[in-house]
This record gives sequence, C-alpha cells and structure tokens, in this order.
Amino acid sequence: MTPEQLSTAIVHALTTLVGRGAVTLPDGVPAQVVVERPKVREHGDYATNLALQLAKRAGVPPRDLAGLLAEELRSADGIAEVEVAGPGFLNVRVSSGAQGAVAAQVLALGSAYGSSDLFAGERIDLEFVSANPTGPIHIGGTRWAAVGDALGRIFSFTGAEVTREYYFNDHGAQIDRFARSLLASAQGKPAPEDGYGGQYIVDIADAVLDRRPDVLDLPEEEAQEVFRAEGVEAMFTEIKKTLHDFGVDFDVYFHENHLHETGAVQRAIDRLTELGNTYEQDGALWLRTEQFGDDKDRVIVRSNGQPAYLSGDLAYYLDKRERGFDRCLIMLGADHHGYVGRMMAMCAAFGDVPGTNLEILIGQLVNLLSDGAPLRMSKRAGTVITLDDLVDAIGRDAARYALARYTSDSEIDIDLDLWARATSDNPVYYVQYAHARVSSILRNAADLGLLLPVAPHGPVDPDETGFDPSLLSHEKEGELLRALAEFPRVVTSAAQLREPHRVARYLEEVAASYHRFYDNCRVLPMGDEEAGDLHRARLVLVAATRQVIANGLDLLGVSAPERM
RNA sequence: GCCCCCGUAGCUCAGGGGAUAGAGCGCCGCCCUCCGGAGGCGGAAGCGUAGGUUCGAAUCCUACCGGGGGUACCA
Repeated sequence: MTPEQLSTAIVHALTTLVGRGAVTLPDGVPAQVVVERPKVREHGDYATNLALQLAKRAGVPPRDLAGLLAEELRSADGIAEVEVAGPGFLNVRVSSGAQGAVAAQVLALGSAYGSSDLFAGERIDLEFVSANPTGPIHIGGTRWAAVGDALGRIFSFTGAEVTREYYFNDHGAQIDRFARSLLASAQGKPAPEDGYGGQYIVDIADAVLDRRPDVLDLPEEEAQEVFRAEGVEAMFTEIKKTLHDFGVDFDVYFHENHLHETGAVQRAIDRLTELGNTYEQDGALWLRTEQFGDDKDRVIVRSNGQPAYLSGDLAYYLDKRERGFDRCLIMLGADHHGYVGRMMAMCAAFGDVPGTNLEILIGQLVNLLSDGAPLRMSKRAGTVITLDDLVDAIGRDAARYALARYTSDSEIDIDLDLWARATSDNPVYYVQYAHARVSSILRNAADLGLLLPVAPHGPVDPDETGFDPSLLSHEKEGELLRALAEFPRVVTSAAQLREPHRVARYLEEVAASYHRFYDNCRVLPMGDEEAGDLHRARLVLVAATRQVIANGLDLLGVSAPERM
C-alpha cells in the first residue's frame, strides 16, 4: 500500500461516513488527504491530521471525528490497525502484505516508477546557463546546468513536454570588450582594463591567428571584427561541448543577434506601444514597468537610438510565447535578481500573468573551498573556476550531484577535497555505493540460479509469481518499503516546488534505509541452505531498491554504477 | 536608503503548520565465521532575537540583529 492508496482509502472512509449522515461537511469531502510518515515509530506507519482539519467544519470535536474515521477505516483492505492519538491524529498501521506489495509495484513499473501525469499536456520552456560567449562557463552557470537539467528531467518525468534553451548574448558592448581582449592578446598587449583575461583568451586569439594569419595587418576596426566573429564562434563551440560532456544538451540555442536582425525586437516594442505601455522621455523610449510592480520605469530604446538590453528580453519572451510555451522558466544567478521585477512587469505589460506564464528562479552563489579555504576568483585575471575545472577536480557525477543536492535559494560551500574523495563522507558515493551493493546481491543471486519471482517488466500477478509480500514483515523491511513508496511523492513535490535537491536528499535516505535493512536481514541463502520464499521475497525488495535508486539518480543526471 | 536570499549541532546542510527538530563530517564508545565495512549500532551537542496568527510555528506574518547579493539610457 502506497501513501496515495492509503489517502484514497481515507477519502473513501470519509465519504462513507458522510453518505451515512454520520458526518456533515458543508464544503464536501476533500479530494486529497495528506498522509505523512510519523517520525516516531509508536505513531504507526502512516498518520493523518484529517480529523483535526475538518473538526471545525464538521462541528464535531476532533477526537470524535477521528474515532468515527478510525472505525470506518479499520475494515479497509490492507489496514492492520488504526488508532486515535493526541489531539485527533489518526495513526495507521498497514498490513505487511499490503506494504510488501509496494516492491512488486516498483518492479512492475520499472524505470517508469515515480513518473506521473502531473504536468501532462503542458509545454514548459526552461532557459538556463545562458553564459555569455565571452568566456567559459563559470561556477554560477554550472550550478544551473546541473539543477536546470535535473529540473528538466523531473518535469519530463511528471508528464510535461520540456524544451531546454540557452540564450546566447552575442550582441552588444560586452562582445566588443571580448573582441578587444582577443585583439590585445594577439598583439601581445595586456588585457584592456574592462576586458577579459586568462589562458582561454590567449588560446582563442592564437586559434584565430592560425586561421587568419593576415588579421593583424588589417585596420584596427576590421581586425577587431574578425576576432569578434571568429572568437564568438570558437567560444560557442567550446561551451556546447563542455555542456554536452556534462550531460546537458539544449534543444534550442537562441541567438540574441537573431532578434535584432529579424526585427523581432522592433515588433515587441511596437506591440507594447500599441498596448499603451510605452512613452518617450528625454529622447529615450520607456516601458511603463512601474505600474506593473517594478521599482521604476525602464528604458527600452536609449536616446542614442540603440535598443537597451531589456528590449532583447522583451522580444525573446514574446518569441517563446508565440512558439506555444505557456510556462517560461528562466534560471538566473543571484547577481541578476534585480532583474526579476522588470521582467515580471514586462510579462504583465504584454497582458500575461507573471508567475504563471513567466517564472524566474534565482540561484544563490556557490563558493568553492579547497584545503578549507575559499578559492578567490577574478574574471579579469582569468582565475575563474569553470565547469570544466570543476569536473576535472571532482568528476562529473560528483559535480552534478554536489550542485543539485542543495536548495538553490541558499548560498552553498562546495568542498572540493570532500567531493573528490571516494569515501562515505561524499554523499554521491554513499548513494552510488548503495546501488553497487544492491547490484552485487542481484548478481550473486543470479549466480545461485535464484531468479526473481516477479517479471522485471510488466504487470505482476502475485498468484503466479510466488512472491509473498507478507513475508516482508521485519521492521527494517517495513522502513525500506515505506521509503520506496515515497518516491512518487518526492518527485511530484520536486516538480511543483522546482526543487531537484529533494530527489538527492531522498536517495540518501533510501540508501541509509537499505544499508540498515542489509545489516539486519540476510537476503541470500547461507552456505548450502536451500532458497526459500523469504529469500525470494527479499530479493524482490532488493531489486525494487535498485530500481528506485537508479530512477532517482537518472533524474539528477548522475550514473548508477553496478560496480565501483 | 530600498529590494532579494540566507541565519537550525563545533562544521556542511535537510526539515513546503503537527505529536520527542534530522543526516553526514568531527568527538566518545561499540559491531566483520558466509550477501561489497565505501556499511551498521549507541552517546554528548542546536531552531539569531522579540512579538503576532494558530488547538499546534524551525516552517506563516511583523520588527530588529547578523551574513551574502543587487540597486545604469552596461550587458
């Protein structure tokens, strides 16, 4: 019995009571009841506060209502025990047969276990990383590469149609600075005061010189243009490769330049003007963002006739909406949070609903520690830690896991020494080790000729398979089963809250629960012992655990090794 | 000044109103005659402060205190 099934049973019990007239609910019976796993063992396998919540509306004291529900629920299938506790909690114990059946359900669903149709029919656009093509992907972009991709996987798993987009800012002043930096490097001069430094600048400049040996003979302006075009192209290629190696592939790489060249920017501005949301002042064109909640109005066309940066975002947003995305999510670093107000106002100015059609997630900064001390970074000096550096230091799995394991709302410290270690202090190893350990048992079982009593894929008929779920009655088996049963809820809450870290934390809990089970319950026959039903039942539980860990790691884009 | 994020165990962090606040590391003490000890068991140790809402607050609201970030006709 899963929490969802228990929830359904409780709703059913309540419905029966209402139907009998034993309880009167003016607002009707709730469709969903929250079932939680109590922290204290004595409070049962599952508990619900339903009676506490409905008491006032029903005009019945909470404990009386709980009593009625308990009586009704006791006769439901798979319920072993129901008791009223405290102010009106309902503590439920599930029969071991019903609980053990969860393992078979997991295997029946296989890699689909945990998936849902929560977001079925929704087209969601995820924009993340979008690092400027003036340098490699830095650590902030890397955080979103890991978290954004995981979020994309989670949305897909919950039924959404996901498009990953990378917005490529190949237009404007920063690109000029980039080009000047390349030119300076090629001329053997130091990086300009407002420019970019670092080995990658030298490498790209050299590469451009290889392709265009004549470039330094050109007039300064033409040379800079060559460095701009070639340099951006080279940077773009490198960024794509880096991301691909990281396991992140975007469906759309959107070029800002495209918006300017096709007149999309002008169309967006015209649209806002038609809606009466722009005005001219001091020779510039302003967007009335203040009336949509921003701190003040914003310039979208400067007095020199050049479009302001925001105008590209207007056009880009409009473009996404015209491509049919009802939900556009943008993930930004904390240094851009000041941008949220105007973006939301812009969304509203188009007549859309901020927070629904446009959602902006802000990821706080990441600090990297080595030998217990923070790494100092400087863009100009080129001592920036890049995505590639991080992967070199701790590996791809550790990098993705380390970044996806924490809520994006808070600043985090990543201790490179810790995450590079192949020991249990390292959470990703802890989880992967559990998977390897599980896989090992399954291999040994196969060597013993012990086949799983259930089909690895497809529906399971307990009568035919010989799997007796009621044999999984050990306390540690129950804990593990209940942990496995949580997975679908963890996935849906991760999707709804846009918080992939919940999946990682959950996997750590499953791994811990598995280790405790393993320590207490012998799975395979010992010595010459003959395999019995209990061995087979436990093997099903082990296989189910493997499946859940594999499914969860996949959502994070982290590998699930069978050996390590 | 204003805006956003964060203050939970010595450290790094979980805890989307619920009954005795968790995990890892570190510290103290234990557990390998067979499935991977990269594991498990026990112990000491904590919600920044003050109010408020609620039957019930680490969680929601307000103020304050600390830390980080942001506040351009730059991109």
